[in-house]
Amino acid sequence: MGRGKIEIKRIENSSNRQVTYSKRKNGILKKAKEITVLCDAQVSLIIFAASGKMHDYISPSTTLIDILERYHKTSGKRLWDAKHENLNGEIERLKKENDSMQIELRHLKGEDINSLNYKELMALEDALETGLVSVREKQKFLTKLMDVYRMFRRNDKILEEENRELNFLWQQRLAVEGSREMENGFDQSVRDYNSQMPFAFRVQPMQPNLQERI
Amino acid sequence: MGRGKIEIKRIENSSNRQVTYSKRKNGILKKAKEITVLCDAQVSLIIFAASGKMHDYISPSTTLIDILERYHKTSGKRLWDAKHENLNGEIERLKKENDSMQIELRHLKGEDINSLNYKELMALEDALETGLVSVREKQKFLTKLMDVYRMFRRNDKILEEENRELNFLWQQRLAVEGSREMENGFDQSVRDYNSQMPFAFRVQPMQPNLQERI
DNA sequence: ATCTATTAATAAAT
DNA sequence: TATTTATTAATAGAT
Repeated sequence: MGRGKIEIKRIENSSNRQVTYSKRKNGILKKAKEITVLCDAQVSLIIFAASGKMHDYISPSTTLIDILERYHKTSGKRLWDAKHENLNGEIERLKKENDSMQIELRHLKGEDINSLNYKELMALEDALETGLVSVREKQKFLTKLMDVYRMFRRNDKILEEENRELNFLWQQRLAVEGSREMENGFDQSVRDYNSQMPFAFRVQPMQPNLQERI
Repeated sequence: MGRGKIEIKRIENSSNRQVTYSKRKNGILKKAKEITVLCDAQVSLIIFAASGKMHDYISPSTTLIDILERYHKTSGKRLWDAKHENLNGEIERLKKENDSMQIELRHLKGEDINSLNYKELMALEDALETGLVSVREKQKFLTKLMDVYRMFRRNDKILEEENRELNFLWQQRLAVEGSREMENGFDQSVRDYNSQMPFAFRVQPMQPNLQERI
């Protein structure tokens, strides 16, 4: 139907192909609408051009979802159920994993152990003992760490006290020398002394935030 | 296109409608195939007749699922996503639950406890101790139960031994009496004796499968 | 189903 | 891309 007959095979000329696509796309959409109206049919038509452009027609008396559900029922073909089943499978797997962990946790907490036999109880005891040993070792380590921390703190306090005393003595000496030299007009030397005063008399804790990290 | 022009509106004559459906259905399927081949298009066409009969065409280079996915991406329309999202949410929830249980389990087994602070370690220790107490109590109970079981078994053996001896004595007595009465033709009374022989001389363990249940 | 007169679709040209 | 037009394809109604 056209100026010449054409074979039904891929149109090699790209622009011809595109033109034909456009015309036939309109034609098939029109046909879909017509059969819907004329014959009470329900049609779902989705067309993708090679370019990726999409066109679709769904009979107005229905929805695509409805058609797909009927398609699924009628044909028995899977469709998105495959995905669903995958997800459902994943859920089942996770639930099982959850359940067994739940049980294991309860057992480790000493709950629901009536169903266990003697051998299982022994294994459970072993596991608990192992855990307890680890935990207590860690606690010992932390206790030591805190001892070290306290030691540093104690040392800091002693140093600070010394610092205060040294500062006091220093200031005293400055005051004495200052009043003596003021009389001789040597106030410049006082400022020199001040700038030479040991800067490190104040001591900082070595690790200021150690407590928080324990 | 036909012997006369027709209006595009529902064909009232049922059999005409059905004939037209059949012809146009073939027509549109043919068009779908043609545009697929001629223009490299991908088509999904699903038609339901008013009768419920279904016909479909999916371009062979693709699948309906694929087309629906592209449809979803392109149009942004929902389709089955609501269901999907629910399932995905469920999966996320379960995974989180799994992860936290996994961590708790590892902690109870004394693994990965470096990240715990002192307070958490103390709580963990408490939990482990509680579990251990429960398990050991249960073990004590089972040990007692097994003692009781062994006691019964021992008792059974003694009773069986006695039983054997009594049987032996009984048989001896029967043999003696039998040979005496046989002379008097009283063999009938021997059978009477036999049928009166205490049936319960054999002792069954009270709970035959006790061991398996421990 | 098949036939066929007629309309509809569309290929190629513009 | 849209319109025109010659030609083929689809199909309505008949058989």
